[in-house]
Amino acid sequence: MKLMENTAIAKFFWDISKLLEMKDENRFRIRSYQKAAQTVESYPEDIEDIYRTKGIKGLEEIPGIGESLSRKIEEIIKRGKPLIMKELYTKTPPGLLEMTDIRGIGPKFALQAYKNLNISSVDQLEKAARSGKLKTLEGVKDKKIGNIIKGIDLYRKKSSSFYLGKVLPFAEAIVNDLERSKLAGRLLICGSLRRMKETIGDIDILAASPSPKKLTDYFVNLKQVKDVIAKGNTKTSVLLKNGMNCDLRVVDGRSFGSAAHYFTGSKQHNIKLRTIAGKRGLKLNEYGVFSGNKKIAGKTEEEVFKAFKLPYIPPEIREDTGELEAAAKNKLPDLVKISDIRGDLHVHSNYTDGSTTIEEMALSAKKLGYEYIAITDHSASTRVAGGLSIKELLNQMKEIDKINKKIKGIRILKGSEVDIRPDGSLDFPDEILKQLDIVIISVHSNFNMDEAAMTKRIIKALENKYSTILAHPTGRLLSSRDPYRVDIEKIIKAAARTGTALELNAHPERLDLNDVHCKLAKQNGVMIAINTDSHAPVHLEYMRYGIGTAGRGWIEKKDVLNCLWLKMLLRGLNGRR
DNA sequence: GCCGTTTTCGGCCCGACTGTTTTCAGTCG
Repeated sequence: MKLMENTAIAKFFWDISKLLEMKDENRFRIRSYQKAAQTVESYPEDIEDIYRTKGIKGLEEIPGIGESLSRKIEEIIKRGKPLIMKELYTKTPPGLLEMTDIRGIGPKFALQAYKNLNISSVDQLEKAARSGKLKTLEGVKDKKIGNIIKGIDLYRKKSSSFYLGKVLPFAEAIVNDLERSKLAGRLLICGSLRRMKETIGDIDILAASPSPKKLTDYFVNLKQVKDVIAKGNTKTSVLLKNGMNCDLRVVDGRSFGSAAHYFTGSKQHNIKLRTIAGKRGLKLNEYGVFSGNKKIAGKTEEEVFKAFKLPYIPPEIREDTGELEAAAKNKLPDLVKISDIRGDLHVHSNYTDGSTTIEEMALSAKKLGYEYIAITDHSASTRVAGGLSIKELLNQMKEIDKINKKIKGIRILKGSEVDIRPDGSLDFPDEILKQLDIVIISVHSNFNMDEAAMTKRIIKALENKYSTILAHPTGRLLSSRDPYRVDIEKIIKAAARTGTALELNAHPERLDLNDVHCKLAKQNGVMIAINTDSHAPVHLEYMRYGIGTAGRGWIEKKDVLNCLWLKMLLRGLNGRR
């Protein structure tokens, strides 16, 4: 039974870093905690597992985690929290940490408000701001108070449902609007969006423009903009009507590459590369790579990497999780591209809960250049989706034969999304399953089983020799449902052992497997199927979110089931049975 | 607090913007 998730351990480190900042501690000690928090948060393996199997020594192998932080992780796992927290909280109540979640308020201000006015919660802060009491603090005047009130407003409304699939189209619309102004030579979405992270904090847009002032004026007057937070010569920050922040950075075209690199991040990646720069007597910033006062690179990102004798590193993997080391050894993965995808293996029709006919879905897939598509409607037990009976499934198979004869240029594979029953058996008997090309297995009921039971249930289903792909392996929905409790490492190992593929469901609400699990699956030699789970033709375009997530998981073309040509795919599927 | 092609001490990425100041600390990314 898992007690402490990586994110929970990371939260302690974030909190400690803020509390140390209030104490005016050595800023490098503070940064150590921040770095550790970031590392732990995105670490591909379970930190608690590492501790349980390899102990303190195992923890110390994690970059940025030394002896002291390893001990603290041990305390967190053993006692629920690190001892240092107790000591830190004697001087600063927990409410101060919450206050620092408000934009523009950091540890220093929170502490000042607490020491002078005994403010230790967001509510008290708001009262003091509105009553004018805050003005008695040194260095606080009307403007600052206005900003604090705005920040609290935003904090209260803060929606956490900013997901890649929602934000990317929205950001692209802003870029289109900026393009129409004809004031920018080049425009590029950067930040976590460009790195295709599943959740997005804010939108970062980079522009090259000969008239920065005109462009920023145009930007702050866009219809999507609600409020201007900061507006300078090169950097403008606004609050959008949807509650997100959007930053526009304008540079000279000659610095576009280095600015794109800087603005894309991740922060940890940038820090690492800048450290490497320092060691080589170079300096890297958003304006270029400099040797003394001489600029030696900056026009393109390729040029920037080349200045460090490195190949181009794709944005998706710029997370300081080994990409710079891999690049130095010329061992970067050749990430899967959308043009590598030969077909979509998880598609619904109006036989169950899809919106349209098999033929229409197939023709839409053909337009995308696919060679095949698998129709995988639900099985009988998934009643909410109008699951098919055996008889209905057999009828559907006959219709697919007919359509395959009728339309050319795309092959429709016969499939089913077969429910995994609570006992791990499948919803259709083997003599039916063996007539299908693709058997997708998935959990749609009894989400609340304990971890051991759920893991056993899924592994049993993986062991059925007709199972092709385990769909959305953790069942999470980004805006509404946590993953069910399952030991994903055991699932991955079982998939490797049985030769079953795991799905990376590209639906924007799912992205399941996630990036970290993809990387783990690859390390275990498991094939990934990147599918859209389309219920309408337009959903087929969700593929790009799956490709982005796969890229973050270092997935290559050779790791992806539906990058295989039809002939090879069918040969592989039959080989398993 | 971490780390080592500067290796057990002495470094630790770099810059923009704000609000308040007259030179800068705090915050952010």
